[in-house]
Amino acid sequence: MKKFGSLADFILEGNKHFLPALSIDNVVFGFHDNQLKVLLLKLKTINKWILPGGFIFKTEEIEDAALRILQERTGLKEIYLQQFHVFGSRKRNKQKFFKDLYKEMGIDLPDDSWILQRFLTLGFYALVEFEKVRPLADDLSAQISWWDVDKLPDLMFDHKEIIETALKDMRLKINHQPIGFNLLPREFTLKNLQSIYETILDRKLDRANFNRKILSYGILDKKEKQYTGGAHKAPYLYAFNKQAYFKALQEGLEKNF
Amino acid sequence: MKKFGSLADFILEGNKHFLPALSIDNVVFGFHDNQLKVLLLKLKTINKWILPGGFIFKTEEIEDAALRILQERTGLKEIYLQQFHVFGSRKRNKQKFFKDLYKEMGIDLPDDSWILQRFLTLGFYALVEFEKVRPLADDLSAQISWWDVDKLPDLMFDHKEIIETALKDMRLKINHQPIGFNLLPREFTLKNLQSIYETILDRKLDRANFNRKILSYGILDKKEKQYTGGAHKAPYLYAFNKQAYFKALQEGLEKNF
DNA sequence: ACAAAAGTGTTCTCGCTACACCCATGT
DNA sequence: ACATGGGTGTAGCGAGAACACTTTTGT
Repeated sequence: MKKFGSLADFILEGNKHFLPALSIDNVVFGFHDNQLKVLLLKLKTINKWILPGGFIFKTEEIEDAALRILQERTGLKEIYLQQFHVFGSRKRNKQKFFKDLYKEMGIDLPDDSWILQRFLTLGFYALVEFEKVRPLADDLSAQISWWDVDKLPDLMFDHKEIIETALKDMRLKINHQPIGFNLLPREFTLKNLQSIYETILDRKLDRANFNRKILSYGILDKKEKQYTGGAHKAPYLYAFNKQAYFKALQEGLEKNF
Repeated sequence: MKKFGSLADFILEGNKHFLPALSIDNVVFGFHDNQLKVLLLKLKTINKWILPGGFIFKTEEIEDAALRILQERTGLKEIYLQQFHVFGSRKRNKQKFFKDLYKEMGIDLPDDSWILQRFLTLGFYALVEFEKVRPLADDLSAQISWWDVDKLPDLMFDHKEIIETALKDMRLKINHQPIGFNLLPREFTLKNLQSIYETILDRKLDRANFNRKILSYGILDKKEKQYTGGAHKAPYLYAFNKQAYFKALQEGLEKNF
């Protein structure tokens, strides 16, 4: 929110620059220690966590807004993004929350503030390379960190539902999206990739069958270099063959997991 | 938009009652003559067609808004609805269009009218039983009618893209949604059902294999009664077995077309 | 030597495909 | 009778599941 010099400015002037009644919430997925993780912010005043979110400038494309917000929290420029759902229950009442929140920060919100009206939020999810992310908290947050998707902390509003819906959506599109490609570093083991699929699909896969199937797509290049540091036999490293991968995705990776 | 006595009222007062900058557009799918159809409105003043759409009351759930709009155009109360995408390009500029449109109807829109600002639109699609629909045009439209999805007329704004995106989304979810159930009358032939799948998937299916597979789900009851009027051999009629169908859907109709 | 994880092989089953054949009915 | 479309049978293939066996490496 570069346009605003201070938080107070943002509160007073925001309605002039943003689309009204609309926010964006990003579910940022990363992958580390063979675990799928989500990036969350901890509020300064309340012991709850929220998704990195923000608003859309009146002159801005909505995807660009989501990217801008993500860039501010992760430092990344190129991010794979996917719009997946609009959350709009009028029960997601943030009024009291925002009044208290800003009060504690020394700002007295007028009752007719644009920020107190009913908001719909557009849910996006992003797939990012864990190691490249430089998490940075925002003005309202004391902390930003990664959480295992299956061990989430206490979340504000409907943000837990948003994460779960994002996961469901990914499950549906797993054979049509470059999921591993965006979550993994350039070189990785088949075990890494298998863990991602297992998390998203929420079931165990047979190692032998997984390897055969994923290799049969012809989208991975085997590197002779080997990963060291593992306690036992060193696995081969693989890298996505970009060309073959995107070609295959267009046709849909028809075989299903 | 019952709350408004006249179109002028709606223009002047709408911003007090509706969520700002947001509209809803519905892609209503029906099935007739073994063809998938979409319900479209023809504008009074321009020779183009649009999707039935509307706005969301500030106190209304967004799904309820979509249902209300649909009810007004189709007369149906129970409708299967699915939110599928938000369309928000700032290029979808309706300013000139609306000014001209309302001018021709004798209303002079002020430049700062709420209806001239940038709108995002929430795309929903609905699956309805063709025969039960009683299409009813709205104040801005001269005509409402069904169009084959593969022979669409000239559409306003990005409405063609919206329809195509809806179809793609249905294709993705075809094995997880009660598609046939909502589009077909209580009793129908396997050929009818096959036509729906062929349209959505955009490819021909083998009759024998389709029949076997769809029957293997155990979600159809065979009726001994037979359809007459066909030129040749009379096919059996089938009906969905509600219980079995919804149970199977929850588990995902795992086998894929 | 042993444990643990990686890599590979094998067998069985089941579903999909393609196509063939028979059945029913209106002209 | 024949054309047309509906219903059903079948052979072959390929993919997936389950599980066994071998290989590598650190302790």
